[in-house]
Amino acid sequence: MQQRSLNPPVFHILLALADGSLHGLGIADRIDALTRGAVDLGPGTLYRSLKEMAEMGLIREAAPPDSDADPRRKYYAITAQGRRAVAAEAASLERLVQAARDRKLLPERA
Amino acid sequence: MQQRSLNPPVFHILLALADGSLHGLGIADRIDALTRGAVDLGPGTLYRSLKEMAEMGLIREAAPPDSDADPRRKYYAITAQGRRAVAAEAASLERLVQAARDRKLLPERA
DNA sequence: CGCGATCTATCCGCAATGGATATATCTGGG
DNA sequence: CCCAGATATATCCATTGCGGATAGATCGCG
Repeated sequence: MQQRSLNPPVFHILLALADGSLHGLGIADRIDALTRGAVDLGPGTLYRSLKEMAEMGLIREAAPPDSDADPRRKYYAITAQGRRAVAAEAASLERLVQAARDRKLLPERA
Repeated sequence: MQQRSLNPPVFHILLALADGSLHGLGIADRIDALTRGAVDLGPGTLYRSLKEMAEMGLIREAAPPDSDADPRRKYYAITAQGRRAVAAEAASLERLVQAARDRKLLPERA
């Protein structure tokens, strides 16, 4: 259906990287924390997504935050394009939420 | 990843039915209109989803709105359970939107 | 120095999506 | 009145996407 231009894993990864650069498993942990365990990214989806997202220009490899960081870790940063993509996706989700609210499916905003 | 308990097609169908009963293709048209063409439900997903949703109790078959309606059409109505499910899903999406807003990816609410 | 933990990466199986197709029925034009 | 195209439901199949299993390398700690 490709109802959203961004696949769910890609969206969550971009959201996790919006706070700052992270390495692969750090991203997975951040997503787990942000969603309180509701979203659990397996390693297959994680690394495949990172690779594709880098090729698409949504993220780029970044320098480690500390000079003495674990050299196995590969850090990624969100790009301007990635930021635009996740913003557009969030706006699209917001329209859905608004549609639900219009139909009395959610409490009114405070 | 099943980060959402409701599959995207199911969510959109429930949202479309929140306004009132519709038949299969009417649902597809309503979704197309609500999302401005961004979501295009193919017949495969549409009728399979309707069948499964009826079995799950999210929707039920309903009487046609007019007595002289096209007898080929099968109308569906959302159930109380379906209403709860779509509401929970919308609330989950809203948390994602809020996370994006917290990260300055969306304009502040008015 | 060895052993479990961490980290990246790839492969494989399964589920989900949606287009193609089939069948039946309605509607409008000649 | 009949035919053609549109509408509607339904199923089948190919493709895609996701996530677990597994592999291989390196780290940190006892």
